Amino acid sequence: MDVMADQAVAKRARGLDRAFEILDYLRLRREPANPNEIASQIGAPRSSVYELVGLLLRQGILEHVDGEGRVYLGRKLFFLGNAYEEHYDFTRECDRVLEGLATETRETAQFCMLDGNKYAVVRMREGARPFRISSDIGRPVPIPWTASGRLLIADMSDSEILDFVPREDFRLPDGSWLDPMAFIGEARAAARTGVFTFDSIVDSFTRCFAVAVPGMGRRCIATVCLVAPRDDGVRNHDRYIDALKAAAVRLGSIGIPKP
Amino acid sequence: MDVMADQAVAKRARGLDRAFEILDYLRLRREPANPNEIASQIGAPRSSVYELVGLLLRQGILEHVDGEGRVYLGRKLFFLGNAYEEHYDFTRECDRVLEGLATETRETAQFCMLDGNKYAVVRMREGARPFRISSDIGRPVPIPWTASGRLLIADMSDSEILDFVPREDFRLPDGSWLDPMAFIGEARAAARTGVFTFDSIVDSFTRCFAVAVPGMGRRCIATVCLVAPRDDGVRNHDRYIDALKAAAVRLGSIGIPKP
DNA sequence: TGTGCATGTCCACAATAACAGACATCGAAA
DNA sequence: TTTCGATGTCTGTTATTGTGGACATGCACA
Repeated sequence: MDVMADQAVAKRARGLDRAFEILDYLRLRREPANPNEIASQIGAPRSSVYELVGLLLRQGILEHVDGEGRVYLGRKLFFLGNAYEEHYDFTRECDRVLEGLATETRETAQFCMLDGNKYAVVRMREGARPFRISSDIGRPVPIPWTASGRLLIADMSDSEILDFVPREDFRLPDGSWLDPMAFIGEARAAARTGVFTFDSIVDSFTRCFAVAVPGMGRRCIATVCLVAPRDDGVRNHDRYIDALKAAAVRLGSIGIPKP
Repeated sequence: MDVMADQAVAKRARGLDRAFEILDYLRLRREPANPNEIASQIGAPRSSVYELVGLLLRQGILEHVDGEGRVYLGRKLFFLGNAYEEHYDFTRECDRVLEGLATETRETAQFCMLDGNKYAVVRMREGARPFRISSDIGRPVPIPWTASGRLLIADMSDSEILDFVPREDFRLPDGSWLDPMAFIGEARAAARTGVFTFDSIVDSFTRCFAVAVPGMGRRCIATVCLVAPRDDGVRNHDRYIDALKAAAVRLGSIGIPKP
């Protein structure tokens, strides 16, 4: 019985969801933390977090790392991830393809997919340069910030895209606002050719080349990308695109799980 | 109000525990399954499993794999496992060491640890033979069945060991019964030298060599092993042990997470 | 010595999640 | 055709659990 019925009434979170919030927090933090800190960072009740951390420790999903208190992702996650990797063993072929791309172009090659409603690098091979360019594996990045992002949402309708991509992800790292319809326009154009290239909007010195990897009856379930210094990128545009297209063909024929 | 108070009264399982039961079931099965089948195999109520599978799908922890119904481990597990691997990046050095062992001895080299109260191969490098010997990564095996098992429980007291190792794990694959005290005796002897060698009891043609990797103030947090055909094993015993000891020294100096 | 903050434990209670079981399909076998 | 099993959905009920908050430390600093 509440006067403000539509107000969010401090809903109780489900244990499972909280648990995976904890895991994701640790994953993104990439460093151990104690339950107290986890609770305050993810905005969850301390008592809940203490209980859940206890359960996850018992399961081997988390591990004590310190003398005391601090916990981090546990070995069982490693085993589970391993089983995933083995089942969809596209990773082997994928690494071979990236290896070929990286040696051929001397640029950093990446294999990217969606992770929920974000973009993430799944596999990477750094280029053969004195100063190498690289990204974190698995770190979620707003879709509109990336070249691949234009391709990965190719099969959605306009309204699906607008529902799928969080509103705030159209705010670019430099603070400027990317009009969602402009983004969709770029995505539509990219979908036609299966290629998208631009000067990266997450920094000021790289140029990104993304090519769609089709599969499972969809136009783009993943992308292969090159990340190059801008001048090299401009100079070698055609060569890079050709290399990526060949790589995408190779990757398109192996079994990649659908996003 | 129950007449039989000490009887297990069909306890309701916790969602989190059920969820990880599901994940482990899929991991060990190493193949997709539909919720119905999962429920019957792990002995859980169908309605619960359907709900949990739904939640895990939303989290990206499970993925639909089929046209319909069947699910398997999802990409998020891959990312989580990746973060674990990166944090404890002993895997890199570990692989190098195993590579060295495998080329030097031409036998299959393994890096093993405890997974809960079981033994599991964490990394492996197959030997350079026409017929290679290998194991599944991450598959839990009863501790008493393995050479490494003798070493991995080195720091426990007798009663801790008896509590830790499930009673039924002393039943060997050939049906014979390994006396727990005999096992402990072997373990104590092995702990003194840090070495254990025997003709494998899980098959009839291999000989196993295990050497303890100490760390974190404990005598054995992991093992390095060679799995060889019996005749080769006998012939090269000393050479293999020496190689393993050198490998263990290298591994002991890198940061390995405690079990 | 007192004050404040960070850490961890414990408890009681409402909210709700796990469960049993009914129901609805669908395809294959009889 | 009926029957059966396998699959998935939807309830209502009740045992459980997530939560707020009290309590207990211990440490740093004034």
